[in-house]
Amino acid sequence: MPEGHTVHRTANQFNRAFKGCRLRVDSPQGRFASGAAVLDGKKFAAARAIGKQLFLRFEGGHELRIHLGIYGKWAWHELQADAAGSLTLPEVKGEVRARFWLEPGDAGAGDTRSAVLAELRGPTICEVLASHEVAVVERRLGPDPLNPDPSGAEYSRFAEKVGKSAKSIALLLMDQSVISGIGNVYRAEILFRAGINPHTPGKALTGEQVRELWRDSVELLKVGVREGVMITRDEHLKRDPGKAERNHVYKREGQACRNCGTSIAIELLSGRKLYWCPGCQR
DNA sequence: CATAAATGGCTAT
DNA sequence: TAGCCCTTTATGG
Repeated sequence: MPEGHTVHRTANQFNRAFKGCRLRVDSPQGRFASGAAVLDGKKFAAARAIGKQLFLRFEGGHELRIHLGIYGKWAWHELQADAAGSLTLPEVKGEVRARFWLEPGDAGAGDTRSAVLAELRGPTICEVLASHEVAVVERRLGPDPLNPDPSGAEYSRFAEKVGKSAKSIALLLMDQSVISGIGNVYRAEILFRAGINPHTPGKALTGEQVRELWRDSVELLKVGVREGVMITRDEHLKRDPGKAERNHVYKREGQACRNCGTSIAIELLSGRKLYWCPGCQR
């Protein structure tokens, strides 16, 4: 489920499975055939995530940019080599835009990493860029709470943009140039946890509130990376309680708030569903 | 079966 | 603000 935590998990998986190896790349669906031809057989240098975007760097300055959009998904398969050392790839099911895997032996002698294949379906973006093109994309992305921020500079960038804006904080949290990696679920849940009315203009928030929104984004996204699902209730942060119990307000419209009993509200904001509790978020 | 909805984001009006 | 793209999954008849 693609908010920022998913993409960071994928970056970690790519680094664990493939970093420094010569990758095989193809496009069963055909829609990434030209990109696959460029990357196939090249050495994979490293993966990194910025918000919802994944960047896979290859030798020769090629960088693959992937954005899952709403529907995009990764699937990972274990691969078995036969006695002769050759691989049988799994049968392609559905629309597979791209696949990535290692040839046996390419991970290097003594390497114990299991052979895996990564399958990509339904991304909004899957394109090979040169590094100057990557820089253009990077420039318009806001700070990502999951990336290290030892100096606090990333937080300051966030606070400054929010503090100057007359737009509602609900819109600002979904704006990837303000903060990278928050989507519709985390937006609703983070605002609930902070007890902030989603319609409050950014500039009307106190410094304390802005700091809390950032701090909580860092905390919740980290839980998401660790658990692989978006859990936002304190009593369940350590273990996934199952879909129906994960969140405070997301997809709970008309139900009683777990905290105050008020009926959870839903409204359309810029074409996306906004969930919140009018009792707790005043 | 068919249809709607989904954790996004771009572009045109 | 509306339309469009991408694909799978859940729901309803």
